[in-house]
Amino acid sequence: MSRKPCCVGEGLKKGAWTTEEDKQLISYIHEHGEGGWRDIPQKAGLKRCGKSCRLRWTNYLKPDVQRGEFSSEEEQIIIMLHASRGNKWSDIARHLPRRTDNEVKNYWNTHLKKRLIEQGIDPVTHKPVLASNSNPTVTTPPENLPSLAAPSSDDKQYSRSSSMPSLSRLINKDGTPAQGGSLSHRKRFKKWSSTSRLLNKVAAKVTSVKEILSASMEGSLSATTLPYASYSNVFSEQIPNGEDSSNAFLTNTLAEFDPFSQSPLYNEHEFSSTCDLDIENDFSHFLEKLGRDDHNEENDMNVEYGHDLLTSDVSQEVSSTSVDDQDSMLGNFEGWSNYLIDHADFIYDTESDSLEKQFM
DNA sequence: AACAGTCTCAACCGCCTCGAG
DNA sequence: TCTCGAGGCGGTTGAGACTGT
Repeated sequence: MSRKPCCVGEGLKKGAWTTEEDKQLISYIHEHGEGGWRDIPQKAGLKRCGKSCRLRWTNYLKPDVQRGEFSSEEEQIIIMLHASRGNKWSDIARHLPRRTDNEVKNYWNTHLKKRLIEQGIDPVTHKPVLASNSNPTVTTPPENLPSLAAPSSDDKQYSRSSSMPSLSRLINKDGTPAQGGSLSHRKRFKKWSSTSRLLNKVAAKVTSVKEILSASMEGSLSATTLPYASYSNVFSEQIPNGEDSSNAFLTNTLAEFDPFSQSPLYNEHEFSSTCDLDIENDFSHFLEKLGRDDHNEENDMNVEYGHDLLTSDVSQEVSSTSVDDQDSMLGNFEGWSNYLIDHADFIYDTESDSLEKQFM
């Protein structure tokens, strides 16, 4: 039982790996396979610790590791999963084939986090920062602000990588837009501004339901298992005055919560009499409608992605979710907000005017 | 051209979990 | 049951690349 420590030893090299070191490591692993990292440096003739070898292999040298630009679909998955799971990078990376946790983490920190901040979204809570501010005057965008929409392909000129330009590169020191405040900037800001007001409403609804669920946690409900894709048991436990009043309460509460129930896009779908909130179907239905109403190939693809995500992974998560896990479950709703953010232009062009009227 | 400021991401650090002994 | 090391994980760092002046 006397194992020697992995990373102690004199003369161990640190820092960037050379091509020669990479070749040595690849050659050794091809011949002997992965595992036994403690002994690999010595056997492969490397002056590195085993941990460093493992990291180099798993993150960069492994044949099935995909490097380079993240697709918009990958970005959406990262944002949605981060909303529900936080900084669980390995967990998030498992949903992105060929991506490593380190790469996802770096991409979040250098690109997605900044983008959310620039769009007025708290990257920790995934809620619009403006949500608590009900003063309507703040929704009027100043003319000299830069675009807050997701970067277009033209924006790539501002960065050496594929990321969106940073705020510092978009705003001059005097506060004027570095790119000249063109009409397109103002149009894009208007799109975002409209969508952000809608998102503020969504965030407020999420907060409301969170408070209700928190209240339901008190007492005997804490051990209750939440039935698959339905909140009805949680709420009905709180309502002792018979089924009718319970249903009325649920109807009012969930209709108040559900941000899409009154949308024109939503009218084909109705809640059941027990007012189940079907996490799997309600939002995916919404996405399907969006996709159907727009023939843009990219949007169709994105909608399909969102649908897959919700119908597979999230539904499994919900089906095994207890009331104690309400936070992670509600994170999925917050993820919906982020999905809307990523489709700000699209949603504005199709339905946000009518949606906005429903909530303002 | 030179310098300073900013950004990116590969790599490291330290803690945690799990399983073998 | 306890100890210890391997591997996993998330946070942080710093060298190099890039941009602005």
